[in-house]
Amino acid sequence: MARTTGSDGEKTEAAIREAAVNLIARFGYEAMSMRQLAAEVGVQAAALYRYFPTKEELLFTLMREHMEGLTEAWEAAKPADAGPIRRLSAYVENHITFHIERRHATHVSNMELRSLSPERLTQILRMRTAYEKELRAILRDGVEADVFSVDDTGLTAMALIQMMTGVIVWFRPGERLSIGEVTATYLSMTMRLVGVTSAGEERHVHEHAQLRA
Amino acid sequence: MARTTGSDGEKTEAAIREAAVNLIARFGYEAMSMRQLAAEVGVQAAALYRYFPTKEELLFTLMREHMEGLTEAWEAAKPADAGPIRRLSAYVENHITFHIERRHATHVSNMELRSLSPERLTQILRMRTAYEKELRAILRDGVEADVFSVDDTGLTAMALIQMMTGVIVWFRPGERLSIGEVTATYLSMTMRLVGVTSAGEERHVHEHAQLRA
DNA sequence: GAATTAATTGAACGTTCGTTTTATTATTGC
DNA sequence: GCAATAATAAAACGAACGTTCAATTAATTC
Repeated sequence: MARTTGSDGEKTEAAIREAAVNLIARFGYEAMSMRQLAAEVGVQAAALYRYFPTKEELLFTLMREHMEGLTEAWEAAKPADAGPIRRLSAYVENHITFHIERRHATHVSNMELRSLSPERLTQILRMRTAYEKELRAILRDGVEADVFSVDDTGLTAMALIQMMTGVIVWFRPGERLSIGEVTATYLSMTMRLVGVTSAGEERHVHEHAQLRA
Repeated sequence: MARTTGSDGEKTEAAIREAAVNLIARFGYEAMSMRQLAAEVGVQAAALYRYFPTKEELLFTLMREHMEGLTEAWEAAKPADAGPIRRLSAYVENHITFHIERRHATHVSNMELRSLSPERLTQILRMRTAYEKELRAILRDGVEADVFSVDDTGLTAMALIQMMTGVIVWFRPGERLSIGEVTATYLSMTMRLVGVTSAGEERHVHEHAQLRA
């Protein structure tokens, strides 16, 4: 029939976003049909179009907000005046924590880029590049301050990001390792990778990671 | 019409495989239509079904052969009697070289797993696990022989593989870096990551990498 | 050179897709 | 409590999808 009792635009929109993230992460954007999404929300397919004009716009919204969330999380976690080691620690910790906590959204943002129109793809990639640039800056500062030993900062940044983001492929909450343990291990791998060998600094890093765990 | 002059089953099948890898890598499995694939090959859609019974079987064939190729390449490159450092070097070098040279096929094998039926997915994952197991064994041997310093071999293996495979995301042939340069940089990052700090061993590793570049 | 086999076309099948339109009902503001 | 608006249902649209089938022609075999 028509409007149902208790229906609320805000709640419906939130339910659509959540269901869409889960369905796209599980089956893929192309494989998820609007009817399937609507059924998951408990609504007819036509109702979705009150909130998102097209399927692609829905995907884009999910991705954009995920990237905005990542950037905001980093801005909040970023140490104001700190050396390269502490800044790198904060970057690794924020990245891993954020990505584990939003595994499904990360999956969507990483896997479904090719379903975006060129303009929207550019927009998302711009946000991603800006975020990655922060890591390159940290690495560059560390190399200049002689606390990191890195051949190629650009290449190292990509390697680190792929290594860290890869966590979502195998990590399952509640299994062998906690988020804190994973973060601590990745922190020590990262520090070794960038050539931080000073025992004092390393001990500091480990303690820092364990405190947060 | 019907059979065309010069038509040849073997050539057509090879053309289908190649076109399919490229199209799936670019647009995704779900987004590629059989008609689009047929057009790329220069044939009608119905002709594809002479070679592959279903679209999914085509995808599965591409993935299985990619994994078989990776395993075979490693079996050929694997040093018979060598220490953990040389075996790890060989693994990294083989992995990166293979994945760069078959970027599109790797993309397909990594991104389209969810389009496989459960049984076929299991089959591909089994092959992948066996391949990754080799790396874990090398790491374990290195830890036991006290040449590697690694907290968690399983976690380190995953981190290394994701780091290395990530190369295909940003690497474009003919740009700033050659395959040899990339491999050499990743080799030194890998060695630092697993805690190989001995100057002698590292020099050996670098020279080895540069020779192959 | 006739018979057989291999390779392909063209048309069609039923299904599902994203999306639009129209009608209908619940809620809100005055 | 009545008008305005917000939220949804139901049905339908044309297009595209994977796949099948019968017909047709090229190549091969004997």
